[in-house]
Amino acid sequence: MAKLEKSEWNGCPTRYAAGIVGDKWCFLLLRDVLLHGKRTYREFLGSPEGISTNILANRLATLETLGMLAREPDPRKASSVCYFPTKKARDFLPALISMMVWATQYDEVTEAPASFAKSFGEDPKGTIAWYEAEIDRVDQELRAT
Amino acid sequence: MAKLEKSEWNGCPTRYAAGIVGDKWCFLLLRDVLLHGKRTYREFLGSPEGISTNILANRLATLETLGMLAREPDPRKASSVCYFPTKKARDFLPALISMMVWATQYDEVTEAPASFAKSFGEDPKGTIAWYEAEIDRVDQELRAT
DNA sequence: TTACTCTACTTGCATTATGCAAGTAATCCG
DNA sequence: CGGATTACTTGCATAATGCAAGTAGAGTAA
Repeated sequence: MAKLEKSEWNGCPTRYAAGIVGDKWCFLLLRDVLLHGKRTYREFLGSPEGISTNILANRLATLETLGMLAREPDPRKASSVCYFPTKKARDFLPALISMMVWATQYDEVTEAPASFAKSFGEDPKGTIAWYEAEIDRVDQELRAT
Repeated sequence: MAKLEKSEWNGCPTRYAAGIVGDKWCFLLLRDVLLHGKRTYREFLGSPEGISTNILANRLATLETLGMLAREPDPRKASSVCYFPTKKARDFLPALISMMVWATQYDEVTEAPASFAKSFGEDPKGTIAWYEAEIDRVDQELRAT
């Protein structure tokens, strides 16, 4: 990914966003962690897009540096690691969902049901709250072990 | 940019979005055309991020192929070309603005005023309508020449 | 009409990032 | 104790990028 030179990449908010989301793999990892409940290296590796191991390690480190992911030992197994979404990542949910809504409109073979865009349009806060609750559920279940 | 293999990249809406927005330069070009009123090759080239000429040509062609930009001769000068945002691009505005809101929250040295996020939070549709009107103004002024 | 400029590109090449396969170190499980 | 699992790292071929230079066509001033 493009390196994030502070002097070059800060200032313009869109440029700031582009520095993070403007990378296919970071974007898809945020999807996995925010929408699909994935938390471990192995789960991320299993996504259908087929990220390779070196790129995955690189992007996880990047997202941790950016304060989007918190790397912690897996409570279930000391040899495993969990990557939890931070508040900064959670706060990205509305943008991510907005992009999903847009994509469902233009990707002819989308897997998402049409009702999804509708429910977000009618009650955006409620939709976001639902996803947040899912994230809480996954994280609390993991941490409570 | 990553090639967009139909068989691989369709189905999941987030993956679809990642195929377009998950490229720094496509993302920034969408910003320029949707938010900064830029329409010509030279204007895009002038953005502070410093895109190089070959990449710019490549991404403009990509975005045209994707149906995000419409390439037309410049009414003011036959030797010049305009790239207009399509409906598909305009419909991306809510997602783009959501990302700006998120970025203004986390980029400490953001240029955007705090009031921006507030006004979008209070009246998202109105904020989007304002940007749409700006796009209309730029395009109609250009085409009316 | 000629020469110069401006615009939108293309081309070549060195550098960087990516994808793939293989390897490794630290657990974990029976 | 020994094989499996997990989270990586390393090496290498290939692809994408950045930079500088070149080109074709229309516009402009002398």
